[in-house]
This record gives sequence, C-alpha cells and structure tokens, in this order.
Amino acid sequence: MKEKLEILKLLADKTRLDILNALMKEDSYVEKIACDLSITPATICYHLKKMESVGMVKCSRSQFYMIYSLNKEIFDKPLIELVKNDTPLENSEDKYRKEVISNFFKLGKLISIPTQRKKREIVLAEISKSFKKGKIYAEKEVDEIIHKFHEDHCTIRREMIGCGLMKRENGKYWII
Amino acid sequence: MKEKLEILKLLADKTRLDILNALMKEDSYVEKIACDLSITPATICYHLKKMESVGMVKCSRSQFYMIYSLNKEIFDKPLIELVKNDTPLENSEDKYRKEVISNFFKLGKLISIPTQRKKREIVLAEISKSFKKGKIYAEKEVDEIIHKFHEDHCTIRREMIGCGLMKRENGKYWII
DNA sequence: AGAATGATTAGATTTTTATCAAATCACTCT
DNA sequence: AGAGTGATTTGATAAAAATCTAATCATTCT
Repeated sequence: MKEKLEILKLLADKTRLDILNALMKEDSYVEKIACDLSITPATICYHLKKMESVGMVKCSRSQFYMIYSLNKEIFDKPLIELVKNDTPLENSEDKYRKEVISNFFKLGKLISIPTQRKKREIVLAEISKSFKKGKIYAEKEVDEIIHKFHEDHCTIRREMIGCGLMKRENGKYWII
Repeated sequence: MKEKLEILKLLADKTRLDILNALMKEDSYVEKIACDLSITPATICYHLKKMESVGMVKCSRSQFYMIYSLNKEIFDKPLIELVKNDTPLENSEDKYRKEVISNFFKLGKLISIPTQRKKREIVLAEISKSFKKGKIYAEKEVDEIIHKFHEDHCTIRREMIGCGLMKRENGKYWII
C-alpha cells in the first residue's frame, strides 16, 4: 500500500519525531510546540498537517487553539507491518531465472555450463524439465535427452545428481 | 538515540522496501535483487550497505556472492520504540511557560490579563506562587498580595477561583 | 599468475523536501 | 461589526539523498 510508505517517510525526520514525542507527553497545539522546539509555527503546522493526512495525529479546535493529539493505534503495530508489501510482485522470482536462462541457452542449446553454483542450478533445473516425473530412465536414455542440450552429457548428468535434481540406484535414474 | 532516526530514514524509501521484501522471501545477493527489481547493481549495493551499517541486514560471502539476509529482530519491535526519544528534552514543558510569563510580566508587574485561557492559567498559576499552601487568608489579605502584581485584584481573585487554583468558603480563602 | 565475475566506490545529475518570512484565513470575544 | 490571535498557505531557498555510468576492488577458479 502506498499509504505505508507515506507514513514511513513522515517518520524519517527529526523535527517530526520531536513533535510526536511532545504529543506523547500531552496533547498540544501549534504555537506551544513551536515555542518548545524553537521552530517556526509555519513549519510545525506544515508537519502536523502532513501527519494528519495519513492519520498519524488527529486535531480538533478548542477556543483559539487547534489541539493536536497522537493516534496511538498506528504506533503500537510492529514495524514489519509497515514494511511488508501487501501486493508482492507477481513473479520477481522468475525474472532473474529467465535472465540466466536466456543468457545460457541459444536456440534450445546450452552454450556453456555456468561456473557459478546459483546459475548452474538454474540451468540444470531447466534441463530437468525434459524428464517426466515418476518415470524410470536407463543411463543411455538420460544421456540422449541431455545431449540435445549439450555435448557433455556426462558432466551434466553428474551435476544433476550432485545438486539433488535426479536420483540413481542400480543404474536406473529418475527425476525428483 | 541517533541510530533510531537513521533506521527510520532508511525505511522511508520505496527501493529499500522492495529490497527488504525480497529478503523476506529468501536470502539473496546484489545481482539477483538488481535483476528482479530492474535496478542497477550499484544502486542495490548502495542501499544494502547503508542498511547493513545500522544492522537492518547482515551479509556473508558465499562463493562468488555476497549473501544478504534480514535481521528480523529489528522488525518485530513496535513502531513506538523507534519513535520514542530516549533522552527527552530536559524542560521543553517549561519553555512555553517561561515565554508567556516573560511576555506578561515586566519588573514583577502583570502588564495585562491574557484573554486566552491557556495563557491566563499560566499567569494565574505564577501569581498563586505568592500564597502559602495550607494558610487561610482573609479577602483583604488576598487582594493585597494580588495587588502587587496588578490593579484589578477582583478579577484576578475571581479567575483564580474559577480555574480551581484557589478555594473560598465563608469569606476565607486558601490556595490549592 | 591471470582471467572471469560479482561487489563496491566515485563523480555527476536530478529530485525531493524542510524551512522560513510574509500574506491570508478562521475563529473568538467584546 | 471589528479587533485580536492562532493556524494555515504561498513562494523562495537551501540541503539531502537516490540513481546512474564508469572505474576499481576482491574473490574464485583454471
């Protein structure tokens, strides 16, 4: 929610924190706060209005004065609630993966085996999609499938087992 | 504490919130976050370093990568803890009071009776300091004391009773 | 040792925003 | 109605900081 960021922005200012701390002690009004903090009433008003607009403080008139008070509910929440994004990016996770895949595969072929573990895992996972889950493969079948992607089917087969994408027992292979 | 303001400042930025949300899902590293958010690695690094400097995130190297992770403790605290000032101003309360008093008293005399309730109360409270607590005064004594401050002792006497600073019964007065 | 690669820093640019003085507004009391 | 007073708005100024490109650093693997 945009509102959350707005609140956090308003909290990121020394003067506004001073104002909030003043209001914690007791409800107060522009001129008094201004005097206590040695800051212009115009500036205090500017800050209070901003904070009021997102519900951090409330105000009501009393005689000559606009009495401002803290909206305590907001401040009792744990920080995480303000930080957490309610509408997470649909597929931010996929983005990096796609980038890596498009870098290492050209026309369906694996150009090279990535040195870095993270990237290698992504590439291997991509290749593993060509295997059916639950099906048992002979080594020859495994190599044939991998070979469509890259010459070095031995290394890739070994790597796939190494990172737990594939299992072997008695010369038989299956995908996890 | 200066540290608290620093943390709040760092939370007041869309990009950093995005980064934190990414780290909530899983530990990650500069290049990946940069790719996921479509932002330059330099910028991501800049933000992560800042957040690390105040303990919001931690980092450790793994192979090629600097793996960053969230320091969850900080985010479980209620907001109020970050807002609250540990070392409150010694006498911010007095400042406005002193200002009002110095405006309305000159050379020990009350220049005029303030129209506004708040200021009037401050002035009356100041005058009431001239009375001894627990002592019973006759009306004449009361007026004599008030008269040292201002001609119109009647009004002031009435006001002092009106705002509960002084009590009267059977023509006798005492301070509260 | 040297090549590769991810992380970090430096410099420049742009955007945001806190602050004040002065003018205006809104309310209260006579 | 008009005077007095606190609150708010406006316009101008100055300071802070996010972002990028390019350069440099640090680590790992050959």
